Amino acid sequence: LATIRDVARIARVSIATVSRVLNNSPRVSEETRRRVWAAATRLDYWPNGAAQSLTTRRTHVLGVLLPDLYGEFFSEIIRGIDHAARRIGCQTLISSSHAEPDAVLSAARSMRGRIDGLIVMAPEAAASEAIRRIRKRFPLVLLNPRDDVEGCSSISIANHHGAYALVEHLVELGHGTIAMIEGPPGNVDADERSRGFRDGLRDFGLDPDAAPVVPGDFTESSGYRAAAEILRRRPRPDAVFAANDSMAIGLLCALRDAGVDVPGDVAVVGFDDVAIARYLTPPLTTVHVDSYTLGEQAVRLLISPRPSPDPAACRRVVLPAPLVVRHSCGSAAPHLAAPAEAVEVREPLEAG
Amino acid sequence: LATIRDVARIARVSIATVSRVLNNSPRVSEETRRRVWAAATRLDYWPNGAAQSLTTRRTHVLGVLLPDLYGEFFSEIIRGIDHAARRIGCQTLISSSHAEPDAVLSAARSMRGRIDGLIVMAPEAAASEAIRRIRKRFPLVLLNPRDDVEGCSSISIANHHGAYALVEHLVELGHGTIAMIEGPPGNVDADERSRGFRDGLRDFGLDPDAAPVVPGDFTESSGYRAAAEILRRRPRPDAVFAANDSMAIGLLCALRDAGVDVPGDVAVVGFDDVAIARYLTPPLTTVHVDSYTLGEQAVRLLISPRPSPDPAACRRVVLPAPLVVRHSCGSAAPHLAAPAEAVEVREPLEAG
DNA sequence: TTGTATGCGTTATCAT
DNA sequence: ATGATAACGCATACAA
Repeated sequence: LATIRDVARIARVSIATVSRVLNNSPRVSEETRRRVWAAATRLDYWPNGAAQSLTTRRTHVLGVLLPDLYGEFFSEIIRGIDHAARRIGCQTLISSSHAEPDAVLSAARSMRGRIDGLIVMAPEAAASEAIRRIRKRFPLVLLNPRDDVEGCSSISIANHHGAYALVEHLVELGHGTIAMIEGPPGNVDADERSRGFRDGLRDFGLDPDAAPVVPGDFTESSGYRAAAEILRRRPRPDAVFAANDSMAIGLLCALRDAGVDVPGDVAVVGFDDVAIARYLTPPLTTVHVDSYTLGEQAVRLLISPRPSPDPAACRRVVLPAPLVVRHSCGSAAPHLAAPAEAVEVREPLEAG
Repeated sequence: LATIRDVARIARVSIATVSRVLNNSPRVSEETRRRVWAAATRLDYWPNGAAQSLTTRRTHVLGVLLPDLYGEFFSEIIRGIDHAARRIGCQTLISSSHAEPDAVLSAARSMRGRIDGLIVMAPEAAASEAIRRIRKRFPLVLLNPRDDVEGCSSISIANHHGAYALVEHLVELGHGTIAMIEGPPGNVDADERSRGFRDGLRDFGLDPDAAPVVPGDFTESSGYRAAAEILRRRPRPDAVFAANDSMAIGLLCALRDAGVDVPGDVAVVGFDDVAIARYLTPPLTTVHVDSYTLGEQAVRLLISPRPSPDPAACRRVVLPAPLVVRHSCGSAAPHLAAPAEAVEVREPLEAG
């Protein structure tokens, strides 16, 4: 309830002096400094942040716009952002459920005057116009963008590399018929992982067009449902790449229910390395996505000066997505004794 | 870059009229309304939120102060808060890593003028003075508070009930030597769960002081380490209550490494019902904590009018924490065939 | 229906 | 070293 004016009155100085004391200006005598502090303490004075940012044009708040908050991926991003923000004395203003470009835009709009910079994940393809308008207002970093936007820094996951490495791993283990459960079409991560899958098959001597590909939507249940379709295909796939761990989990359940042994009868790999992955039976071979670092580095990009004065200048960072080999391909010693064939490593089939 | 003044100039009206149009005031002619909208659109005008809240004293932002952001518990709380906030047209200002009362206070202080209300989890016992000072500034809801604060609404988890129900369940299954791995002393949840454990033992005819209690800190590794101590105790415990699922997971790993069968040789129960719980081997019997609802209801409390004009008036909500029976006690058909003794139900030992 | 003028709570630019 | 005062960008009571 107390304003700077009240403090000034009690300390019998001007509001300018109060402001100086509170902002540690050196041009204040010890005596008045003491009086002001005493008054501020007595009144339990808390400065009004809105008023401060109106004059200083700084808010010490970083904005975050996400399509969703569900699951480790998003929550770890936020944790990474918040930690990095805290390190530079900032708080984090969040708004989620923004998939469509219009929703992203209006959320960003309502952040005008309340943030010093914005971190946005806008999965839709048509978002680049919205992005451009946002970018005029404040510093902007894109998370996992579909397309690069001129003058806009971005940070993303090496989806293509990860999927490619997964295929390489499976081929090295001797698998020749690798199925894939895809993510929702149009989703950036899903599309990139599919692309990496196809490129991997091609480079390692397999025919991408012949690969059994079944649709999915990143949910556990879609992975469960995909199993029936996969088991129906001939030749029967000897490995399945699920575009994310959730679907891999659903798949594992379905295979167990169907009496199909993993990795004995079929190998399974996922993508994301969620916390559950190592506790599954068998522990899931997957690709690690470090979403904490994704958020942390997004903040770093946001506050780092542009690489050059050129308005189109920006930085684009791609976070590595390393392969995590566990037991669901039989490539390492499984928790329980595995069938001999599963750990057997045949001659790698290298293309060319 | 454009302000309301620019829009007024282009539309050849006063800033008051622009403000009226933008806020849908009815007292504006269609013609000027059209002109103003055209000007605003042409300039791509975005109102400054700080300036708006300075005059209206509303920010459309809800603040959240948490000790940490790690794990499903916190991330689901945030998701619940954000969803509820969005429903009432608010965004969410987050700041974490605030355990000590002083840190909580200074974070709240820097939110002055930027939020319409605050949701705080302040686990420390000495926080009530800080809470009281915060409460003078804005509407406040406490998450899982240690002590009630006069005039301050709160929402918490039924920790005591949950732990009590867990003991009841174990006793009904015939377990007579129930060990506990405690959480970090001083932590509200940990303490309440310990209290429920002891009260349960007492009410069901067991001696709380004779129960093997080993320390832990809610981490997986502390659960792992606790196993050795538990196995050393005589009489050997036939059930273990880990104060949270993370420690239960560590314990399960350690028991597996030691060749101890769960639930054959010893039953294990946890608390929280994290997502992993149902995927463990064996699936973990635990208590469900609905942290999404915790956050969602916190917002509801925040915006709901006080029950009475009395300054001490407030609401206190306790969210139920229902028992989730899986297979780690042998009380339901385990995934793999279980030893007969594990599913055997002896005569319940009722006190009195 | 529209414009003028004041205030919101600060910081910052002048003076003194 | 301190004080008066003008911004900051907007909403609104009041006047016209």
